Amino acid sequence: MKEQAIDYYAHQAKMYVATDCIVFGFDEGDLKLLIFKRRVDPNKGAWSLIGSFVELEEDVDDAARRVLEEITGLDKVFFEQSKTYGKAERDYGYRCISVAQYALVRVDEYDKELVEKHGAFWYTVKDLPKLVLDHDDMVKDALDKLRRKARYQPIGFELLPEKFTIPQLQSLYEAIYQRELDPRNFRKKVLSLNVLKKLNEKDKTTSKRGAYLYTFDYKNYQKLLLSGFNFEI
Amino acid sequence: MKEQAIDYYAHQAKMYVATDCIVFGFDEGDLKLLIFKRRVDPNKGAWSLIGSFVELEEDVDDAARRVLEEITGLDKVFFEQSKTYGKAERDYGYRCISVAQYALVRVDEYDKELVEKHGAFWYTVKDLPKLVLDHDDMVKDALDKLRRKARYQPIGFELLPEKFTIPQLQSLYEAIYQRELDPRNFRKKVLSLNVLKKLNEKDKTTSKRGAYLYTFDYKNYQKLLLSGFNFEI
DNA sequence: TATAATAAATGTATGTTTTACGTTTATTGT
DNA sequence: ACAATAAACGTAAAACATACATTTATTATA
Repeated sequence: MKEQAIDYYAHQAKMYVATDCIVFGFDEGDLKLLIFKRRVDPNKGAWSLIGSFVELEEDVDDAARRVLEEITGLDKVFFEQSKTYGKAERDYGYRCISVAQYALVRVDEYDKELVEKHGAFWYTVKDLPKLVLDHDDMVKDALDKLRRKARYQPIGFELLPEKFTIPQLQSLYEAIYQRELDPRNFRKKVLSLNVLKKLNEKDKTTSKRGAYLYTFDYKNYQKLLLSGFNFEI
Repeated sequence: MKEQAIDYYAHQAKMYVATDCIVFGFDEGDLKLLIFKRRVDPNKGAWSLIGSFVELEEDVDDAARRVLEEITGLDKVFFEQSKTYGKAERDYGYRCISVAQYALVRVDEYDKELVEKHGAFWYTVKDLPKLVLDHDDMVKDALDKLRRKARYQPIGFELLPEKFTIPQLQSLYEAIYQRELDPRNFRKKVLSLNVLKKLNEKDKTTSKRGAYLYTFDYKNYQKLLLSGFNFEI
């Protein structure tokens, strides 16, 4: 019986399996993406997402975490699968499929030296250079997913520091959706969800009056989920 | 330079790549799933999704279409990637990742003989048997995707015959969401989208009065998309 | 020390969508 | 002719979204 099983697998094709990370960050009012200049052939010198081959004994998801940590020093990052790119001809000359995963990173936390050392840069999503292979598609698809997801799941908070103001949160959503939101309505909506904890601290970097800082209230969010209501901005 | 490229790939691991299809159908008021009893080892005799290894020169998406056609005789089926399952230990003894894709099939169109010949059956989603490997997760995840997607994209129509009544459409949505909908509000909502063409024909199988048949109006749907409005039930 | 400037915070009126439920209509089998 | 039944239509109240005006806290500077 074991013989038969081995037989069944034996004459099947094997392929390279890679994972590529679409790493989003939010800085200075803009949605950013972490990309780097390839240092090995093929396509040496071209702009690329960060990625890696998946090792034989490694979960695909872990491979993505490994690469991201190598380059930013961050572990415990929000990760989600975007899509798998499996066209036979996508990687010239080699059969390689890639599982794209997007990550949301707090720009105040990553290791700047490490990022620089690896030749990586934060680029504004609006004016990215051309990327290698099908990486442009990967970015486009991941952005779509991010936008869709951000509407009904509180993932935006993964991109902000622990403490943030409501105008900052608004600015993030404006960057994600690429359109202006009404500050009065935005505040009303977001506060009505009851998932923000108001702190007794103000951020005064953008105004004399200062804006109150908030944190995301994970406990209340769990309650919200259980009660059947859903987060929607 | 080519040398260097070859080198780069040469010492990377290769894996088996499979695709599994979560095939949804709608029949007798229930959401159904096409599963079959495995005829080869490993796991001979266990219930499984239909699937296949991806061939060396074949797009991953095409592999899914190939399997589905082999088993149902159907081509031109709605397909969408669900998720890739890439745990190192998911397939005992062999490193094999699987790209799960869900398909929506019109139950009145598939080739019954062919399905039977392959040992496949339509099971109500509500009481599926235990499936091999991580196929239970695949079904659960695909159902989530289907539910989410059906809310803002008119994919439900892929599961109904060309001509359908509004009560039938409602019954489909009730099966997808596993909850009852108000027939008056459902009708109002779905008609307000302007994507249904009313025919001069009735279906009299469920009532003496008969219900008008409709078709999906792809042209108006395109207009709806362009105008920025969106389909939401 | 009074005042100007500025972003933050609060408020309100109107229009739109959703929800919950009652009534009428077309058809057929008795 | 009439009872039975699903289909189709209608309406009132509540919830939510949108558009826009005003007040407030703070600091720099006149």
